[in-house]
Amino acid sequence: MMASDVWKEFESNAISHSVAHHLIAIHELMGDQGYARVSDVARALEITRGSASLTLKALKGRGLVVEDHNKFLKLSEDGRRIVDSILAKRAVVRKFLNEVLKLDEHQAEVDACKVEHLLSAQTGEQLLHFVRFLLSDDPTARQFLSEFWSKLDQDEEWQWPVRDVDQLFNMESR
Amino acid sequence: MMASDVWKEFESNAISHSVAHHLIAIHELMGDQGYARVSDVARALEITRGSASLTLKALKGRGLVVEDHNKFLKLSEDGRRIVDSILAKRAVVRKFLNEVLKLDEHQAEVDACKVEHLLSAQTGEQLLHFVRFLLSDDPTARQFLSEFWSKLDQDEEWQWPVRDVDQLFNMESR
DNA sequence: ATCAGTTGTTTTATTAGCAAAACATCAGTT
DNA sequence: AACTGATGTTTTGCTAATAAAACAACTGAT
Repeated sequence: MMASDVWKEFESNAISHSVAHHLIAIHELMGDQGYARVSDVARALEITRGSASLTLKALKGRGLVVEDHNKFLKLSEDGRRIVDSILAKRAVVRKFLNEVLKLDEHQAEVDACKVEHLLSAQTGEQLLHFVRFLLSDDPTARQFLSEFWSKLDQDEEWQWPVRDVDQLFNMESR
Repeated sequence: MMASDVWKEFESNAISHSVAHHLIAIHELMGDQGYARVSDVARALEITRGSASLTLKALKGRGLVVEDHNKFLKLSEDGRRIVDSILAKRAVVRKFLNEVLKLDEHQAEVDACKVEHLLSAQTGEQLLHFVRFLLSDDPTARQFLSEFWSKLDQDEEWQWPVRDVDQLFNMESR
């Protein structure tokens, strides 16, 4: 019934929210200004230099961040791969929430940010396939979307949160 | 560009992963055996009674859990509302991942569990509208899904993670 | 050269969430 | 009555992630 071991996989996640954003900050700083120091990361994340220093020291220890001869930070290959996978998920989720579900950009940004580092690679991949087809020129996809959006304006019987979601699907959930 | 205040909304979340599952455990225990004590919650979550005791004390303080004259726990109205909203999001996300994106049930369960308490109410609501239409009898929806699923078997050019996701959409992201 | 500002580190403290262990309470044997 | 087991709490300690403050080192201007 309730897999009691499932929920604990949350903390077993190798990449915490904080770590994800430290890595992303380095990536974006490299793109924006060509380099990234501890202070730059701290400023970007709006935390103290001391906090950033400690977290980044741990990330150097894990081999995700490497340090220049002059304290300049860089992502390792592993670090880069992690950032790529997280940013890819963020982009897909944001696009889906904003351009398909029609949530405003800020909400899409916030929710994507909360979720990006938690989704599995498979989920990210499948979601990309899905959104890619959904937003393509394919006439079936276009028709489906326009029908969905027009239905959105109607359809206001039930109110959120819903007690039994499966009841709202006309199929038996099984 | 990067809203530097967005990422901090993660921890500002009123309902942590741990709290969410303590509340859900009480809800499910009430349904399964009619009552929920500290020990039952601890057993369900596979943590020690001491840990559960402390967390549940905090939840009583926050008015989400109320205690019987004999140490029996119950969700308050607020607690019940929170559990409803979380379980509704979990159900929708799980259904989407499993029945639309065709991820295996375990992966769908795990990802839904990680994400359920983080999504905004609006996102949950819109996602429910979307999945409801997508899995309905509507011929457009059915055709769209079957086309998507048949495309899934082809389409294996690029490999995950993707550097520039927007490039994979034939529209300029804008 | 000195003084101010920036940078990086370390130390101390806090919070959330856990474990482990000690403790008290209560119920049911025997 | 005493022993056993289940229950609930408290205390102590741990880790991750933060702040705050002290400190050292370097940079640049005057």
